[in-house]
Amino acid sequence: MTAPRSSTAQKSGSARPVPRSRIQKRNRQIILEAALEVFSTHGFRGATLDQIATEAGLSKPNLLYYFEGKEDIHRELLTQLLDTWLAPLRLLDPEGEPRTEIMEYMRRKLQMSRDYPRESRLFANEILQGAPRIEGFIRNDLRGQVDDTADMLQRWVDQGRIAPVDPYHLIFSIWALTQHYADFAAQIALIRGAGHEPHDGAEAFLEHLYSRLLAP
Amino acid sequence: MTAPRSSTAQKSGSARPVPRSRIQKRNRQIILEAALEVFSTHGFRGATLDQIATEAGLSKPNLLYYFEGKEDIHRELLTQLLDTWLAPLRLLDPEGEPRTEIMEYMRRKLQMSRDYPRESRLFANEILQGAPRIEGFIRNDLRGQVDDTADMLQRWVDQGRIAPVDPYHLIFSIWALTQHYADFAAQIALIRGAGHEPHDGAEAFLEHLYSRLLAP
DNA sequence: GTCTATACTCTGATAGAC
DNA sequence: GTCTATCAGAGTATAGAC
Repeated sequence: MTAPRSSTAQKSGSARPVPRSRIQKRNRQIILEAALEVFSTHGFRGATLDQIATEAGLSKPNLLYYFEGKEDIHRELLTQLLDTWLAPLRLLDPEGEPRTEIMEYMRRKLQMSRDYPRESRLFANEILQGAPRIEGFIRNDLRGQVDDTADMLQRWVDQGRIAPVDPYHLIFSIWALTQHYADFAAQIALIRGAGHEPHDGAEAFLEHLYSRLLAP
Repeated sequence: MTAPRSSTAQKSGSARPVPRSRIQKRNRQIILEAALEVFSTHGFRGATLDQIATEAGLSKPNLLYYFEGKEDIHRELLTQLLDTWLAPLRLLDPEGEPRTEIMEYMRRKLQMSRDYPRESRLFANEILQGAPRIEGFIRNDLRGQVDDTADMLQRWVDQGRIAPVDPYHLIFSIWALTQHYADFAAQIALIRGAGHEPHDGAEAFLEHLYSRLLAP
C-alpha cells in the first residue's frame, strides 16, 4: 500500500510500468511459463514467438500486448531466475557446523536442479553463449558472494574443521555436479533408459563423495 | 592411392562425394574451424551463415560451394566430434590398476576440456536442446560403452579394489566436473578475474577428490 | 483484451557473371 | 572457384477491426 494505485503517472520515469489487473498478472505468468519451456530448450535465438504463443495458448500479437518484445520476455525470465540463483549461497551459515553447512548447500542445489531443471538449462544456455546478458550480474553480484563464501571456506580449512581443499574449486564442483543432472538430463535419460529418473541415486552419491572429500 | 582419382563415377551411390583437390580439403577445414567457433557459442539456430563466412574470410555462397547447407556443416562437425568423444572411454583398461585407470580417464577428459573447449560446448549445446541430432549416437554407441565401463567399475568394487560407489554416477561425475571448466568457462572467468585461466588448479583438485573417493 | 492481416527484416539458399 | 545480386521463407513486430 505504499504506492497509490489510482495514479495516472504509471508511465513516467524509465521503469517498466507495473501490470495492474489480476488478469494481466495471470496472463503474464502463463506467457512466462511457456517462454521458460521454449527458451530453456532452444536458447534465445532458437526460440520463436510462435512456439511460445502456441505453448501459452495465446496469439502472437497477444504476447506482445503483455511484453514489449521477445527480449523483454527473456530478460524478465532471467531476472526472476537470478534472484533464486543466489539464494542458496546466502543460506550458508558461517556459524554452523562446516560439513553440515556444505552438505546442505549441495542438497539445496541438487534439489533446485531436480525441481527447476528448465531454469538450470536457461542459465546454462546463457553461460554457454558467453553470458552476454548476465555478465553484470555475475561480475557484480555473484562474484562478491562467491568470494565471501570462499573466504569462509578457507577459514574452515585453516581451522582444521574441513580437509584442505581449494574453496573456489569446491564451489565449482558443487555447481557442476548438481546442475549436470538438469542440464544433461537428455543424455542421462538416453544412457540409463526409461526405468530411471536422471536424479535417481544422485543425492546418495554426492553425499558420499563430499563426506569423503571434506573429512578432516 | 587406393582409389583411381580420374574416375567419373564419384557421384554414384548414396554416400557424399569425397573432396578431391588439396585446396578443397583446405577450404573445407577453414570453414569447419570457423563454424566450430560460431556454432559452439551460439548454438545451431543462433549461428548464421554470415557469421561463419565472415569468420572464415569467405563469401556466403562460397561456403555453400563446399557444403550442401548449414545443416551439412553442423553435421560434419558433430560427426568429427563424436569420434573423439568416445576415445577416452575406450582407453580404460580392465587389466590395469583400477584407481590409476580412473584417474587417467579423468585427466584425459580434463585435458580435452582444456584443449578443445569449443567441442565441449558444441556437445553441451546439443544435449541442452534435447540431443535431437545425436540421439542415435548416444543410444547406440555411447550407451553401450558406458554400460560396459560401468560393469567393469562394478567388478572393481566387488573385488574391493576401489571403494563402493555407483558406477554410473561415478562416470557422470567425471563428465560433469571436467566439462564444467569448458562449458561454464565464461562464468568462471568472470568470477575468478583476469589473473586466472578457468582450468587453473582443476587437475590438482580433481585428483584430490577422486583419490579420496576411491580409496578402498 | 484479443484477433486477422500485414509490414519489414533477417537468413538460408540459388542464379549467373567472371 | 569465387563473387554480386537476388529470391523465398521465416520471424519479429505493428495496424487496426472487433
